[in-house]
Amino acid sequence: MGKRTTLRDIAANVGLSIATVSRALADHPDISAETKERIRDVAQAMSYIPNYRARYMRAKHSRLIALIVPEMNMFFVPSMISGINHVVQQNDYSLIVFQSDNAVIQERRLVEYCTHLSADGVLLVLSSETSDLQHLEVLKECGIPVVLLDRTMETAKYTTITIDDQEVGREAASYLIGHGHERIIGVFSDPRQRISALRLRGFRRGHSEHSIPLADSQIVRVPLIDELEQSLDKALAAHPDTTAVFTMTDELLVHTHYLLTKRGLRIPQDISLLGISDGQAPNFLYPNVTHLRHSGVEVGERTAHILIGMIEHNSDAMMDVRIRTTLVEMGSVEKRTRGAARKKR
Amino acid sequence: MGKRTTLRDIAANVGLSIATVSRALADHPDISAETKERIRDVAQAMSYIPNYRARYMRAKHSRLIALIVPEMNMFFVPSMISGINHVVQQNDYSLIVFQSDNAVIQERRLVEYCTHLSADGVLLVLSSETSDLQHLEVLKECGIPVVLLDRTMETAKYTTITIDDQEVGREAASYLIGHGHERIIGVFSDPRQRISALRLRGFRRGHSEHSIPLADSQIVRVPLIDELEQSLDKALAAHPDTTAVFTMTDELLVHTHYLLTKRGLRIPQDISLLGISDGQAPNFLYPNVTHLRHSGVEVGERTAHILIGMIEHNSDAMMDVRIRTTLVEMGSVEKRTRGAARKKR
DNA sequence: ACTATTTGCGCAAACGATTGCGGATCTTTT
DNA sequence: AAAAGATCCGCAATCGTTTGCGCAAATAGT
Repeated sequence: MGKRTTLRDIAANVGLSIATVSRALADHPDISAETKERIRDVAQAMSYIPNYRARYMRAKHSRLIALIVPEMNMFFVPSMISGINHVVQQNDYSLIVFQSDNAVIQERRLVEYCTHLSADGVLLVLSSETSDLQHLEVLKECGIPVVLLDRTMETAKYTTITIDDQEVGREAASYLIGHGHERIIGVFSDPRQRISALRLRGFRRGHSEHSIPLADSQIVRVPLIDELEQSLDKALAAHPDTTAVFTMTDELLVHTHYLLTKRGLRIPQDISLLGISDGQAPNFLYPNVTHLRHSGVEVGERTAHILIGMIEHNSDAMMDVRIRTTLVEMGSVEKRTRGAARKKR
Repeated sequence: MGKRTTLRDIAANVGLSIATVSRALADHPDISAETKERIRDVAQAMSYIPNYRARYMRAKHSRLIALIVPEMNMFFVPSMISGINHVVQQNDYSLIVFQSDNAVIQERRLVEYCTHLSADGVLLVLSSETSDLQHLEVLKECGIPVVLLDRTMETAKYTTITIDDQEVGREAASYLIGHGHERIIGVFSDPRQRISALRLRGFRRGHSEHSIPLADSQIVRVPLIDELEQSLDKALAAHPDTTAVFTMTDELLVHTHYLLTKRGLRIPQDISLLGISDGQAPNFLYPNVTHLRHSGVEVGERTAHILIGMIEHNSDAMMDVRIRTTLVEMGSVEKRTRGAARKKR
């Protein structure tokens, strides 16, 4: 309501020019100490609040970093945002968050919007619908650096931060097989998503490296979480000798855990469970579940650092960073003697 | 890098004034159809991108809405943000997210920062440290509307959106007692937080209304989640006749669920469990847990609507909105005959 | 044919800051 | 005492838009 006091107001009040006031407040050496003090006092008294937009408009940047996520998943995303936020704030930027609802059209709209806002950089978690990166060209044109994270695409024309999806899939299979599991059901999300395809490929490779066969019916693919129960039941029925289940995301993990428990299967006595997780869910599931951990916070932090580096050094060097994952053993995987069948309850 | 094309560039190109170009692009009736078309073509060809900051600077608003949360909890917060985001985007605002890390000093800094950015409105979830609302005065001075949500304070000098904490506590007790539970353990977070105190008060009232005694040792207070196990064990030991547990938040719920299961207690046969939740966690806990649901999305949406209303109608009317909660029965609460003791496994 | 009215466009101020350059004073040097 | 150097500050342009007002030309009204 009451117009904010501006430099002009202060200038009028102290009887000096706007330029002097500006410099005084910026502690410019050209201004005498007494003048500075006087101006600062008046500014204080008039409760002056600098207008960053005016400032940045002239400076040609916004100190705004945009983050576009497909959805506010309760897993991973919050911790990732948390990590991003920390380093963003630490570097005097602000984070502005958008949600594409997993729709390319929205994603495109938002990317455009970022240019309107003159965001200094964009962090993008691709929507599952996205199949090409055309709509990011406009950012290149504006010289706005982008980094893709978590889920990405082949054509790595952009800096990218992911976990090594294929490797983590391989490790998962390898770990379970190493613990004597030879019939494993793998639970994966929509196979059209690269993240899913890659983890699956690794999972397959892990099997073949150990010369363990992996039937296609051992792979559960659930584009929608609601389909999990049915698909899992089917796989379990097709493979009664299953001794372990692997889930490729947190969401899948908690629901699989639920379904197994509901079925009366005890973990790990009746069936072992292994997940990929940021480490939160495994802690409140009973028993705590062994998982390959990749910290959302770390992903967020590293990503933000990289983006800010690109912004500030005007670098357009393209990187492809892989976050490594660490195995956290929590007791949901049982060691089996080779070839032992699943115990009956 | 390559300077963005501006209105000036277009004007130079078509040989008309900046004003005309501006009006043409805005489809102003003063400009002839042919001119408009020509200008639009050129703008397109030069890949003109409007500079919203310049635009808004003149218009004296930013179409920025700030959200300050204490932390990125994996519960509630994401869905709330999701709800906020939807209506914010729908109304052509952008959401800019900050995190106070539950520190008043950070909160104050961020509030100030909002004024620097000339945010059009601020959404604030108070940090648990915050004990007075002095630091929000600066927003009032700048005429920036604020709405407090989820956790708030006595002195409701600000518009507030919460669930009726006391009522929900009462309902919880009432529901359990109605199902024959007479010895209930209540799990609460830091009692210094208003939200916690209120829910507890309601929980107490629920007991007294039914003339059921409630010993202080039945109340578990856990400022830090790590203390839950010990505190819960103690309460359980002190009250072996406990037949039900109530948890006041999602986080407490999942951990309590874990601890009960770990103890070998079957839900609901050995012990019943009731929570307050946004409905996600209860669905992947086995058995699904009965809870008093308050949708995070709904809270977010309503809050955003209210704030935008305040912004656009320049209203400083102060409201105190209570989101109502609905009981969702999912089978974690068993009906008991009055006075029956807890079954042994 | 002469006055209204409309049509189509440009001038310039404004939003709130920053900053290069130059201009007074005042002090110091020669 | 004149020149030189410091010190302190103001002028005005600039960032990219929007918009009130004015002005010329074209059209309409009588």
